[in-house]
Amino acid sequence: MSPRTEIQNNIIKEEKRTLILNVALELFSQKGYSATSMSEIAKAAGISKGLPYSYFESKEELLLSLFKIGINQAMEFFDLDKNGILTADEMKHYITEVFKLLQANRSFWKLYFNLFTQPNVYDLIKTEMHDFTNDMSAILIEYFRKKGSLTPEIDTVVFNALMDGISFQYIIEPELFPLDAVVDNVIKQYC
Amino acid sequence: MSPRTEIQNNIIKEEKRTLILNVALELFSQKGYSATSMSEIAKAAGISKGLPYSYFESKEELLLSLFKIGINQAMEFFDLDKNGILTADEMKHYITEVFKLLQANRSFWKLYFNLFTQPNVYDLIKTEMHDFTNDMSAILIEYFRKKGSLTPEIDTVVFNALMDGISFQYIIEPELFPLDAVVDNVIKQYC
Amino acid sequence: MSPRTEIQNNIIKEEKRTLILNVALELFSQKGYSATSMSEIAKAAGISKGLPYSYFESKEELLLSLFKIGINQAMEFFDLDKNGILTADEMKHYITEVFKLLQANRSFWKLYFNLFTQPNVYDLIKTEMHDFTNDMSAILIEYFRKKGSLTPEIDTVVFNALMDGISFQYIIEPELFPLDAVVDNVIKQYC
Amino acid sequence: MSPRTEIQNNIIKEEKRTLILNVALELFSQKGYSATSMSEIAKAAGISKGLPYSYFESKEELLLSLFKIGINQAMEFFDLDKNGILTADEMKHYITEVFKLLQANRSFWKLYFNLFTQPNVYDLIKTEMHDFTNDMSAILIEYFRKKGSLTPEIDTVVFNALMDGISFQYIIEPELFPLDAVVDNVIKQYC
DNA sequence: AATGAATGAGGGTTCATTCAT
DNA sequence: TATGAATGAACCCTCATTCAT
Repeated sequence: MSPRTEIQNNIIKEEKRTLILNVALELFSQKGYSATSMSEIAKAAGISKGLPYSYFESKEELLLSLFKIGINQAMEFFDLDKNGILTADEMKHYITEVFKLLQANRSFWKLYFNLFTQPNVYDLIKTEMHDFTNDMSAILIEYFRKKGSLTPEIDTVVFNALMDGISFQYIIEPELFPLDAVVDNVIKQYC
Repeated sequence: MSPRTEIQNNIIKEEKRTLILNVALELFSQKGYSATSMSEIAKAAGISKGLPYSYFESKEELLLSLFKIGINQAMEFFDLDKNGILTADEMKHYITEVFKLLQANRSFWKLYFNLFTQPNVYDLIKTEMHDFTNDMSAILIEYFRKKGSLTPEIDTVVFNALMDGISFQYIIEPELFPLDAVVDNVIKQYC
Repeated sequence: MSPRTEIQNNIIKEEKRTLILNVALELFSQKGYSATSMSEIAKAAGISKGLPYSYFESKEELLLSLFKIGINQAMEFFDLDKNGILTADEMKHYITEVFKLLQANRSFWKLYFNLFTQPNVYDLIKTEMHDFTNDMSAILIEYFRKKGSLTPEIDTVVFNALMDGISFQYIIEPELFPLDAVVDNVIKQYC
Repeated sequence: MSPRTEIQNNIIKEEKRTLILNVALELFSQKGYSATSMSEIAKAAGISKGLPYSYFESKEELLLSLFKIGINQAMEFFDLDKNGILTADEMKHYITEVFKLLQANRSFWKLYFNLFTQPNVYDLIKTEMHDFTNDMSAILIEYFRKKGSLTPEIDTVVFNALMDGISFQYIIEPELFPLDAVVDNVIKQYC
């Protein structure tokens, strides 16, 4: 008779939100962001066409939420103690964990690479992304400088490119890519 | 009616086809495949909305044609049927040329990275791609072995990932990426 | 359980109903009927989205309720069951009061003009409206006849049209319309 | 075999444009702008849902086109020789013709009054409308000043209100409204 | 009586594609 | 071959309305 309590509603909302995010991630990564319609997501989630809009303002916002979640997961492992300084151990930890994540969350990283190559979509995440990379780069530059590099900025760019390249190739063909051995190699080279 | 006319017609047809392909490549890479309409392509090419359908069955076929052409061009460029052995100088030359090509043909490579992240498209060239990369990898493995590497296969994978990663990041934001410095760094590291 | 509770309940119900009507009138007149959503009304009234449907069957019924209430109020205000004769002073008083009402109740009159232009809505109160205007016209005709007009019916129609036109223009852009000066002018002309 | 000539296309386009305008005017005036969907218009016109968008950029633009056409029709009769000065004869002509137009083009004027009372829709035509009324008012003010009025601005406002009021009442119930007699009365009063 | 999560029809708009010319 | 008017499915999104609680 009485309405649901706020707690009940919050549980329902959280579950639905998660459901929508999961389904959207799966479809976006399988078919690409543009080629996936909101209706498809709703259908695959077993909910009505309109419901996703109770949880996300727009398709764009849904994408951005997904993106932030994924990126934050990866960033958690970077500079573990968040003191702005990277030790060799923290670096090793980061590299190890990022690639664990890559394996555990292939869908997201597939989407990640897909987004970057769609100009109109990339614009949506550009700002978000720059914030992340700027913070990260500053710390990495310092890391390479301390290790005695004369060109820490370039080393940072190269390191990032390598991480991206490995991720990319793994994502394209996970079965054929010798990820573990490659990761070991990277750790040896950089830590 | 006369044979010459037919030949001329074929030339004209070939020119139109090329025109459409070029314009499409430019727009697809600039705005993304989904965000580019067939009408836009026609308009930019100065032809009618219906004409592209005389040359390509659908938008998707146009895209695939572009992809195949681009991949073939790239493979021809890296013609490996020489002597199968890479010297340090040849390696340097290779790295230099890859990135020259990247800069000269940004449009294609942008599209290329986009298509790689779309499973259904990648499947279409998977086999050819494997043949190509296998040939290339064989030569690189030999190169690293000669340089004294104990894990030449892994070094090859890492090298390829790095090349891909650099290309990827450059393509995403060409203005911000210090390509020349990075290339120098790679050459120093690998040659 | 006790009778008092029921009475109190009725009072509460009546208050809620009135609240919804007031909020709806305000929003409908501010933003237009179509552009106002039921959710907005509920939110502005501080109640849940579903509650208005306990009081009104549909958005349209809510609109019609508003319209009928407003028209009845206006008709009561212009209660003509007095002596049926208008003096110049009474005329002046009437004109003054009409425009006072217009200013005091802009929301309603805006909506009123809107509804008049929607055939299906106007049909709902056509009959009552005719009764009302006929009564009023009779008195005005007598007024103009006494003032010596040879076409008192036409004068009445023109007078009514003028009153309507002024109201209309004032409602459309209240800030720009010089209502007071116009009213003075009308009084001078007609009293 | 060969494509239609430009002339043929222009004829087709002009006919379709007119068709869409006519159907839209009819439906907008019958049901109101907001309550009429583009699909309805297309269906009533016997064309596909998408075609109106080849002729008008949006529903708004369609409305504006309609509005401009209607207003321009009326303005043609105002200040016949377009010299910025109104004679008594021109005034008479204007009044007569405007009301002829009102009768001939009831749909438009119904829409006209409907638009004014929908805030979000009125915004679309506000600018357009101000341009018209400003020009007209300037000329009318001069007209009343010449006739010896001490308050030509107010007279102009009152005149406009009267014209609007008459139009409004006629539009609401054309059968009952004694338009001809009223027009005579107005002419006598103002010319 | 009251809540708000959920539905799904329908809105404006776009665009790949067709086809009469 | 070439044109562009026309189609209609599909897209993103809104919102009146329902109903379990």
